[in-house]
Amino acid sequence: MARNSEETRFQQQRDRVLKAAAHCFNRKGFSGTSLKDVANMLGLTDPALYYYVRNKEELVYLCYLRAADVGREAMDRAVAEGGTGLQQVQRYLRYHIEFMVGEHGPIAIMSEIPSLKPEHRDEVLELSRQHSLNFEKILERGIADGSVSPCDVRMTGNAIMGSINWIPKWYHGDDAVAQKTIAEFPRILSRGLAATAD
Amino acid sequence: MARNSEETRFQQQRDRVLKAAAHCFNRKGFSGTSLKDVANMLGLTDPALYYYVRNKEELVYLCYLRAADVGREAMDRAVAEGGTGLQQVQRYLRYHIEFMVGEHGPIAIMSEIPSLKPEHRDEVLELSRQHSLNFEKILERGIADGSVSPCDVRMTGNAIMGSINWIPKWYHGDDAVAQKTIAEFPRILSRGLAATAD
DNA sequence: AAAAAATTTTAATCTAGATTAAAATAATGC
DNA sequence: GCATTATTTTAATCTAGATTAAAATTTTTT
Repeated sequence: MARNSEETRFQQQRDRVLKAAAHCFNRKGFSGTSLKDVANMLGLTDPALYYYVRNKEELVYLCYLRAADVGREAMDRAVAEGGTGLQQVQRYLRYHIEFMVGEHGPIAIMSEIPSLKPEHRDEVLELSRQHSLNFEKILERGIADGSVSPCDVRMTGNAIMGSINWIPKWYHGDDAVAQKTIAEFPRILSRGLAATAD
Repeated sequence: MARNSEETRFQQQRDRVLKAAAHCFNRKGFSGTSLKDVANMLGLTDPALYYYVRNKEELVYLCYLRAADVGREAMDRAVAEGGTGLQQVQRYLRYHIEFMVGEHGPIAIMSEIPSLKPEHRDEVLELSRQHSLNFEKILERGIADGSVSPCDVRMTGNAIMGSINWIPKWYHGDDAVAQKTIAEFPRILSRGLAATAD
């Protein structure tokens, strides 16, 4: 078999596993979802999952890496497109939300970081911290270029990130809600930031 | 023994148990905290907890009831004080946040509602739903009285509640952070709502 | 200070659910 | 169609942590 396509197939399957896991964790809670639940969702039996992940801890870890990736990708794209700080914030919000409720499937809410094993936990925490810092930098640029009204960027970041991170708690795959979320959320979250009325 | 003071003592102890549990859940994650962790935090041994709660499920349930209570109390108080819709929103935010980071000790983030037993789960979900609806009502009154700029109240509620609910994820008892949160958060979250610049 | 009630402990269980082992099936390359 | 590799299954384990039982201690009452 061609090594490449083989690796790809494996990774595709693994990705389906991660999405199924994220879906279960968000819906049934972490302690409420067993590996059996995740496996059954894919028409598999639990031990099959061990072909894709070393254990449950790694499954969670990979879910969280995926979540971090999605956030980073949204932010990178928004920043790459330039514009004022405020515009970058607005685009980041739109992209991140579009990813969460769309193609990139369910994103696991990061409730169980502390029970990851130390190396994984530290890595995820660091990614999360970096993401926040990068967001604060956008805000600072916005303040500098006059598009964002001066504010405490740390707390503002906490507020906005909280809103986003909480989305998986109430969004459960309803397309109509997805559309409304994409339409409304970025505006709601950025409206308070603008230096001038919008 | 006087029945009253006796009951009170028991309830006080139970309350300490609930706070200790909330603290552990928030810090170590739900799956990362055992009853032993909670008990040890109070200088007790795990089976002692069973004198106060029937089992771990009930412990979680009671933590969530407490969290719901605190939110409701903040909102009731804010509404009772009258004023414009916007003022009510601002006061609710201030009270709720003051409670969370202050006296009412750590509030458990509601991550595991789905794994409560059906009756408990439904009750907590209903309280949570009511709280959101009540918040939306305040927004509607604000829109009606002209203090709040027209918006999708459902999504606006989702956004603001998300921010609040996420607080326990990053707030861990640092007094300086508590003061800053109380000072900044209500302003940040309500700034985008005002019909006129503030 | 004895009796009763309240609180906590030590010492066993008990169990769901994660994990492992070995075998079976399916897919792929030649 | 045979050999090899990939994927999944069935059938056992294994274990942390929840739960229970019974006894010990502490507190309260009278």
